[in-house]
Amino acid sequence: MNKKLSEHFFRRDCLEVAPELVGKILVRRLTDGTFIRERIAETEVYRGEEDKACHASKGKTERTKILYGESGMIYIYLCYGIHWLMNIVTGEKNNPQCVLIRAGEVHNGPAKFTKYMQIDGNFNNCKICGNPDIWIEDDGFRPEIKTASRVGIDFAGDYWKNIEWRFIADGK
DNA sequence: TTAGTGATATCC
DNA sequence: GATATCACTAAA
Repeated sequence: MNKKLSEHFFRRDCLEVAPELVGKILVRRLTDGTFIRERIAETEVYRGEEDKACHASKGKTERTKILYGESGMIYIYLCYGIHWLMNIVTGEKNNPQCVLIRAGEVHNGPAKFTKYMQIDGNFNNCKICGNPDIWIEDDGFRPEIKTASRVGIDFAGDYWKNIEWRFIADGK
């Protein structure tokens, strides 16, 4: 029996949550009652104000205050005007960190994934646990995880650019 | 390689 | 109010 991830799962350091999230199944229930399921293939960590690539590094703002809030919250960010990126807030309150869902097993690319899942700004600031329309399941599958440096954050400087906070399912 | 896109942050 | 920035994709 597949188990829905509880808030407890997310109330940990994002560096623990991110690799465990890889291989889990994101389930989305549409308004017409159909379900979309896709296994998460890639996650990325954004951790703390000292992480230059993390939105919280610029301080607490109207947009980033979600990161400072409850774990298990969904943080949707509109990137470049057209792409919705999905993050899940982890850790305790006032500890701004989150896990970015970068790719699914089928739909690679963070914005392709959210588009397929029909996730948009309406899901911002929603809980991922106890939510009837979106949740994450564990079916017991444990893929090989490999790490890599994060992408698309040249602006953050060499140190943060090269740190291996990206977790990918090692598809054989 | 570059254009497109629009919310947010930052600068007047 | 105006401009600069950005965790991307698609088209070429």
